[in-house]
Amino acid sequence: MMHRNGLRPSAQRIAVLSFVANCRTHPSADEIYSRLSGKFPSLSRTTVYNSLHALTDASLLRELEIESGNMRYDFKPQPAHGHFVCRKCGKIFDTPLPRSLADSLTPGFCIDCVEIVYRGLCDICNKQ
Amino acid sequence: MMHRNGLRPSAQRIAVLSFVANCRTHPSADEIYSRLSGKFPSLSRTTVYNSLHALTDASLLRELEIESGNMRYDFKPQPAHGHFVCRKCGKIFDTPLPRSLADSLTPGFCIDCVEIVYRGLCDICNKQ
DNA sequence: TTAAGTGCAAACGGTTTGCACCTCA
DNA sequence: TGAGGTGCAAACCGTTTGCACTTAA
Repeated sequence: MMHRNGLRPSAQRIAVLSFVANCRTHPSADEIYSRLSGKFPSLSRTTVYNSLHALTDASLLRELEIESGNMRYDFKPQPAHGHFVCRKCGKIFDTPLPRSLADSLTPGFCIDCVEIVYRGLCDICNKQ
Repeated sequence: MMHRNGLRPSAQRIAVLSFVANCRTHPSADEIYSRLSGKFPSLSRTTVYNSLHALTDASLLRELEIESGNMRYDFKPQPAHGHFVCRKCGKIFDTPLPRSLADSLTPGFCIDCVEIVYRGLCDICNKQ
């Protein structure tokens, strides 16, 4: 998968990619670093950032600018989706995208991607 | 306007609010600071941040988490709208919101607000 | 054997905090 | 006159950079 994108699949990169792909919390660089430094005691934050950048450039990850000053990462090959951020528990949920998002855009503009973020209370926090 | 929200309308706060309200570029704290320090030579970044927080708490401004590590500000009393970020010139354009954005959300969730960001090329950059 | 990847340490930059001074109601 | 506002300086923290070491094709 990485070879196809011109990336050398080092153990660290594989770990970063599979962690983001398998964890549904849209982790930050620091969360990834904390969780992986058990497996790689010598792991450095620099390597996590290097890997995240390389994987993002290779279109295997997507950067989510959901929280200012704390980038979060998403597994890109998944179908396009929006995000719901719970203001109480802070969890980030995937949501389906509403249809015809581009309908209301000015003609002449070229859309690369659409980011949609809902903020509010998740079902559990809403009940409490 | 500020009195109604329990804010003392100091000259600096008035300047920050009216600058954000009148300039259509969704400025960052630093842009606001640079543009206003002509009028207020003694203005400090701290005061700009203080004002932005107070005005945000008073629901007169809204924080836009569009660019990681560089918060941008929007005049809140305007009707809800999305944002289009041009990847070439970096300008941020207001866009109308598509209808029925909440349709596809899981039942039980409570939506405070929806943020929608388009990224791509604006009409001018698209022509070049 | 050499281009690419790793990781330490230091720098960077937007933001926050501590604190002393100022200023209106 | 006292609660609230201003602004300097330093701290904070996520991220980037410089550089020497390591590793795999």
